Amino acid sequence: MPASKVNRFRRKLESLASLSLLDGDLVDRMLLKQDLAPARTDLVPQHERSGGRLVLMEGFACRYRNLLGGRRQITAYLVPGDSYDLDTVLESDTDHAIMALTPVRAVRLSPAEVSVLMREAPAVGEALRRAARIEEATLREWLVNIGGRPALARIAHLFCELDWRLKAVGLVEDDRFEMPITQYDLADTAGLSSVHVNRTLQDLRRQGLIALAGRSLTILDRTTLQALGDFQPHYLRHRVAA
Amino acid sequence: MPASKVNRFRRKLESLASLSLLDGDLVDRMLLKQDLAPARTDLVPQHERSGGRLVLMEGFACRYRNLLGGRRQITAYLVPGDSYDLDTVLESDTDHAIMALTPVRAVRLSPAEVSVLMREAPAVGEALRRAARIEEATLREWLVNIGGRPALARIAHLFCELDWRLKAVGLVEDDRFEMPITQYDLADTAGLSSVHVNRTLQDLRRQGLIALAGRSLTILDRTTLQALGDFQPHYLRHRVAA
DNA sequence: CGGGCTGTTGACGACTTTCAAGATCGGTGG
DNA sequence: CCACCGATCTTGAAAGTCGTCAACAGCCCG
Repeated sequence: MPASKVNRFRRKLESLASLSLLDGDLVDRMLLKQDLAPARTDLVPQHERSGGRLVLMEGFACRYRNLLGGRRQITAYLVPGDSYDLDTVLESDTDHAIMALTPVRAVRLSPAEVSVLMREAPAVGEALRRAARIEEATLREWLVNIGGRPALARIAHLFCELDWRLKAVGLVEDDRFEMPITQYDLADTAGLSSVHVNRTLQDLRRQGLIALAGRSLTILDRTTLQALGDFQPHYLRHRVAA
Repeated sequence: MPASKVNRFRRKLESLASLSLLDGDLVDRMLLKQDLAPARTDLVPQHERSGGRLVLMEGFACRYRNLLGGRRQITAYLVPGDSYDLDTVLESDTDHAIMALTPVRAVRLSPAEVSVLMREAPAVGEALRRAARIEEATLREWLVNIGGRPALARIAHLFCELDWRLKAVGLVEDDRFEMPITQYDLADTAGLSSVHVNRTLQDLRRQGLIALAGRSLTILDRTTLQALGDFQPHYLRHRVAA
């Protein structure tokens, strides 16, 4: 099995709780029917009533919300291995949509499938609850980032987080990873204009902290970048105990 | 029993799930030992390991985080009836602190007490889980607010939210409520400078949308204020069914 | 080859911050 | 009861960050 075919969702769960082989197999079997979706399409539309449970296998997506004046605010990224709405027992009542930022491969699950999974593999349930807490901590971190830091630090922080998260699912090689997020999307993430994002990126490059060519981001000076973004990865804590 | 002595926590839970009389009594009994704390003190310090479960009975508090350059970002308000960390089964590992914004009266609970409560009164557990989801939605809303809206709309949105939440616990009379939050705190909430908050408040007053005298805020034109802040209270949804 | 999306750049202006100084308010001690 | 003090609020001026507008370049894909 080529490395690119590794089940990153399983891998992520394993970093959050101890899955037995049987648990892992169950997870694998749950993810057989994978759908493709092109970039820029909504995977889960706003106001979806009964939830749009999905697991992202390949590609990037985001959770966002439209607001007055044509602006849009992205509130979370989904990277390979991330899931959406999987731990929600209650009705979800989304006031946000999920959009593919790149072409994606994803699995849609029914509430029934999810409850089977949680019942048959309690460790998976535990992992998902932990993942939910990490997501919440990340949300808080984004609020702090956007509310309290200037543009340069915001982008730096964002890149540090992506680096960390992608590393956790094996998508970073030699301090380099695919970062297929347009400057417009970064702008909507960081609460900046795309023009200012562009200039901020140039600044990071000029300082020798990153190299950004096409969709490939290389972190040249992680120490300085983390200091600049006041990045402390604690909130992304994975596995607490073995 | 004077109205001011109403148990606002119980009242909030009842708006989130159907509590039996016994459930309610159990809640009441759990809240006998109330502590007082002066304004500007940390109720839960940063890096508290095993959680600082508490229920706020009187006064305002906030969840915040310090950041570089002496700035501080507030990520949530706690108003009477709100609780903190009550639904956390896992270790909490806080990366933020809770501070009293005013003198407060609060109840501290041990993990044991919480689990007794959840076991003896499952409806309380359900209410707390709903409360947690509302908190998360609120957090997302704040991110959207701060990331995507100009100062005037940010403050307007914030006031609309406070109005809504305080109304739910009976702290709004004649479109007026106590708003004992300093302009410095508002600044740290909205990601603005205190000077700019001051000017923004004057703008809201000049437009006849609010009256703010001392610590008392009156909403003069709710319709316009909500439109200005693009406020849609859906995320604060209380009781879904009776 | 052409068109659309993305990235880049310049000029200008707006929103917001910083600095600094006063005014006001509420509580405390005399 | 009054004076005083710190905290909070208010105001002005100057500077800076960031946004808008507009145009152009580069790239990918059909």
